[in-house]
Amino acid sequence: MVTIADVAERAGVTSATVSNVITGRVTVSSKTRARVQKAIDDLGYRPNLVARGLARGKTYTIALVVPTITNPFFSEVVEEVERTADRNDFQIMLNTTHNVPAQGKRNLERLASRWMDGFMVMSMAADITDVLEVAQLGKPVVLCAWDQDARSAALPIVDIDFRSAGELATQHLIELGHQRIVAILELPVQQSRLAGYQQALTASGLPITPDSILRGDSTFESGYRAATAALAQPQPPTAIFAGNDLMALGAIEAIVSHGLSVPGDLSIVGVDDITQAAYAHPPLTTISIPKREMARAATELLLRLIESKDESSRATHVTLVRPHLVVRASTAARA
Amino acid sequence: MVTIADVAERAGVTSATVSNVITGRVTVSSKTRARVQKAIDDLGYRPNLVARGLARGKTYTIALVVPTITNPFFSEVVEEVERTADRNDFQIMLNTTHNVPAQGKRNLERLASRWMDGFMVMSMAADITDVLEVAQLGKPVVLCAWDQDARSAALPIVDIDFRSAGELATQHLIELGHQRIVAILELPVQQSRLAGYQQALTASGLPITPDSILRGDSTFESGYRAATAALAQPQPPTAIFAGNDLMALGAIEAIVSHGLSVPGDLSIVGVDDITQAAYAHPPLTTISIPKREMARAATELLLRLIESKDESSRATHVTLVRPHLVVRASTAARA
DNA sequence: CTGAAAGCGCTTACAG
DNA sequence: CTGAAAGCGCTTACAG
Repeated sequence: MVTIADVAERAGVTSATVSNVITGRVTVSSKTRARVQKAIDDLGYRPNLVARGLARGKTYTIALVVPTITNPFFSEVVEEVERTADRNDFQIMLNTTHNVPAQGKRNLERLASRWMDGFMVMSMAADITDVLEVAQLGKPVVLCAWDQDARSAALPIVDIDFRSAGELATQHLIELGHQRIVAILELPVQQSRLAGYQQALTASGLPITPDSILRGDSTFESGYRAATAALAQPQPPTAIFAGNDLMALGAIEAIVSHGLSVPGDLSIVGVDDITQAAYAHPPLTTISIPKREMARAATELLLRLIESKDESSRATHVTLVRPHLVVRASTAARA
Repeated sequence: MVTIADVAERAGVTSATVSNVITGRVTVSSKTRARVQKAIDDLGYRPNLVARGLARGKTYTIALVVPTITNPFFSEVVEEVERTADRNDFQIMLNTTHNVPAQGKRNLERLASRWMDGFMVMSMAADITDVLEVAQLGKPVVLCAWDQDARSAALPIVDIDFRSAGELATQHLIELGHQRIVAILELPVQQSRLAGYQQALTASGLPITPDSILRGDSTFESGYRAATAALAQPQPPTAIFAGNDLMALGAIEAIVSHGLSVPGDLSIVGVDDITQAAYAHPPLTTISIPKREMARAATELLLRLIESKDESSRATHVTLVRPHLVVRASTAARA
């Protein structure tokens, strides 16, 4: 490992000067700059970012905490965060919590002692209490795709108007003539979607029965199970609103394997518009979320907060991304 | 930020002693140990891992370089690597290269100057030349899910017998009576699969025509395009072997949207056995790869290499994971 | 068992 | 414009 001292020696200068030519923070005479540069090239010197991190108190890495990356929604988002960070010469420390609070707390704590420059935590992947504790460190923290109703904290946030997502989906179903509409949701993560769903029903004078809300955990399998349960209800639904596409896809699978058809017997709407939604059988009607834009916005906000020394500018930023309805073939007028 | 010096002062000892109680490397009298521990608790001290990293020359983080995480195969693998690392108190620095060599080189270089404790690069996500350059640093590097034929280097590797995957898939098709079998592959990444495919054909005395090998890039879309091209051939195939499930799924989609049926008109086999394979329409026959086992084995190997100071034990390890055929409904006897 | 000291590889005022 | 020096927060022989 060649160090800055080696370069300095070879160039006949002191390490401070080498540092200056590398960072460009202080002007160095073009003559010595050339000499130093040559020494760097000859030796193949690469600054040690760990040492720099210690000296500057900055590591050029951001912590990314997500529930999982096996959900395509998150894998796309993570990829976009990484890309944006990369463009700014930042690295990503990835952590998945699978929505288990203890894991979230553990991850955040370990990340904290690594001097991350900033934290981005998505979709309630960790307990807000633990997130706030990390925020105490003084490092910027941004929330992303975080359910508004659980926002409880004055943290910067970039997210989606999930309430409106729930409303749009439900309204669409109502307009098609459905009256018995069941929701499959992961709670509390998808609380706002629930609120939007309820709002739409209420606005149309439709009743909200206790058995119209089924729980899932955002996986395909849980959508399958919940839909199966819905079909077994005394008064089965004619439409299902699923909190995300994976559960919607699982619901379709359950319905089809029960010998029923989508949208012939039941209509299904999801949320996210993951790639597979368009290729499903039938292609899934869903609420599209501009994932990549959201990811980019959140990352850029975090990077900006990291740059700005000014603590006051870290006040609450709320960027709301509007979702929209994409009608495909999984929904139809009630028979 | 409370430092080790703060703790030392409060406990009335020197920072060396605090360090000793934390690391437990040197025995400390139980009396002072208790005093130090109390000071740690009172102050809520957390060791700064950046500083420790500099002092010890170890960062407890491993670099993970993958082509993409939007392919479910890799998202599962990445998740398992992270989980295994986490269990050993290691963090993951995630990098995606999208198979663009320049990006791979760039990522590896940046990772190198961060003093990663080890590198894991998957599925030819970076150029082997660049990988070898990183290996020069003396840090352990393990290859994973790397195509054997491109293994050119004496690096430790945990991967799949992809040649046998290609062979199993093709044999299955041949046994069903298919004679015109086209392969959709990403090259050179899936070279071994190609070799297995050719081997099976040759063993059965079937000809290998130049137009029987179509290129893809492992995405759904590329599978769709390649299958569309295959259908337009003068002598269209009755079966398709796709290098991975995503391309196989894309191929099915293309065939169905051309008014043909799977497996009625064409049989399709993929490789990977991603979750969606089982839920596809029709459920996809594929070559199952024990992804998570592979990921765990690779991570544990890397961790072991990091632990072992002994350079000699870093000789080539090759762990081959055997794939197996999973017959579902996308393949049938030739009409 | 504990302390004094040097070192990890950089950066950053501060002199000159 | 360049150098000498201290510092970032730990760890690690080495004395005592």
